[in-house]
Amino acid sequence: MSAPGNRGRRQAEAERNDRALLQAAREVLAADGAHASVASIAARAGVGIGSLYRRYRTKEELFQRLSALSLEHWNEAAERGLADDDPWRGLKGFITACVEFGQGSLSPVAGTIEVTEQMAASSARGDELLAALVARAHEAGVLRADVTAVDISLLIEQLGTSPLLDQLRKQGRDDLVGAAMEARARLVTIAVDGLRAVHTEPLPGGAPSGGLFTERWARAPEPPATGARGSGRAG
Amino acid sequence: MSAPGNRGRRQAEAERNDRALLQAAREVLAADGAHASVASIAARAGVGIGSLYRRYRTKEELFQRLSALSLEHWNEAAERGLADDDPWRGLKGFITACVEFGQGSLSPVAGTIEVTEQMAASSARGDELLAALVARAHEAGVLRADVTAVDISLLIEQLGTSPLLDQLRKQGRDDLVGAAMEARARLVTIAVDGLRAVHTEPLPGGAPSGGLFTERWARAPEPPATGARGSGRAG
DNA sequence: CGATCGCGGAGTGGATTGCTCCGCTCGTGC
DNA sequence: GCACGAGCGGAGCAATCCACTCCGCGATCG
Repeated sequence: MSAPGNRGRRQAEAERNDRALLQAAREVLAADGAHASVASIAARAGVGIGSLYRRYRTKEELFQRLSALSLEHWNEAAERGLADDDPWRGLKGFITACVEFGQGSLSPVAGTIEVTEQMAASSARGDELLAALVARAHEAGVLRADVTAVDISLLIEQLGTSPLLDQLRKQGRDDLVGAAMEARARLVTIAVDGLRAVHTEPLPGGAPSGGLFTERWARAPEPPATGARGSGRAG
Repeated sequence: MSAPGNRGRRQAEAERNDRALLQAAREVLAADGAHASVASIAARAGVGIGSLYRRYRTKEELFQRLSALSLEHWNEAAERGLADDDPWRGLKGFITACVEFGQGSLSPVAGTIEVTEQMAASSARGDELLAALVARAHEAGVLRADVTAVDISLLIEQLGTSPLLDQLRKQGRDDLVGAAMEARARLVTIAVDGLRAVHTEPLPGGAPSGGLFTERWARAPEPPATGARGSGRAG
């Protein structure tokens, strides 16, 4: 900031630290929920608390950044999926990417942080992209007809939240994390197979309305309309 | 204790309180993780903290009781499944029952409480029952061949942990809880459909070994053998 | 109508948390 | 080769939260 000419090794290390911080925050948040402490995040990232607080002025700011990045990742994955010629492969790739990225680990912070305009906009765009992905798959006849976009959102959130993975990481059993991720990949394949159009058994209950999951980011339970709000999607 | 003859209305109310306490503990535990406070549990159950502590001497004792009950429920559900003539319907009923009961909400306490002998025994029996359920379905040719018992355990844990449900309960939106449960029931149907034998796409990676998930209940990361230990199953 | 029992919740010491501040290390410019 | 300062890690602080104890009160039973 002060001296405008220094873009050396210092800065590169700072960026690496930032990435480590964000990844650590994702993992600790998934394991400990919204009560995750900044100390544990910094420790997991291998940086000092001071470094964390130079980059993010408050804990909430860090969580907001994390949420914004997750929403961006969602949108990028959806765009990649739409870019695929095969509607089914595109949808499946989208779901897999979101689950593996850990989309859904941010669910616990929903309702505890202020929603920025950027997040709201990103979220709205994500809804459109997912709707397009689902509509295309429906038209191609590869996705069972009674599955909605909300079902997909929920599926990603459910599979993207892995108690086993979280616990292993929390206990420091990093050697088993890879195996656990492989095991989860199996579940994703199973669940995605269940989405294919070949099934005949109808889904129970009526199709879930998007409205049910619309206000999850709102802070307080009482006010039904809080202005900017996220979608029903995970993290 | 002192007067041995009073088994009147008092006792009935006490039992109701106990049930409310256990259900509340399940919900709060699912929402807040292992850090769930006894105060919030008591509040959710609508009883005073004092009442909680007269029944359970410590927080850990309450969690142990909860774990034991979950394991029992798992076994009962598995036995009901085995009692069903149709191997497929039996397996599906078992999975559905476990998910809806909230099996998996206890995952966060794994590794934080002492494992009692009763829990260890119950857990071992649960493993046997599930293995029988899976073997029977395999023999009948209704379950895809590359699915293992560990896959089923993991599936139940994943689907039994619902961030959306937890958040709604935490925010007090009890009016939406029913809808969220219905939405999750749809996911269960989808995932279970993916388990059927008709699918041809192989599951990625090797079949997960049970050993990977065996030591989840052990308290510390270092000691590899802690004596009594649970299975890889949820809750 | 008095004795008794279970109930709810205020109170308490200790642990934890978000955040600040500061001494130190090490890359950088001369 | 040296002085400088940016960025680092983590000790420290006030506020909060936690598990658990203790006690007054109202309902129930003989």
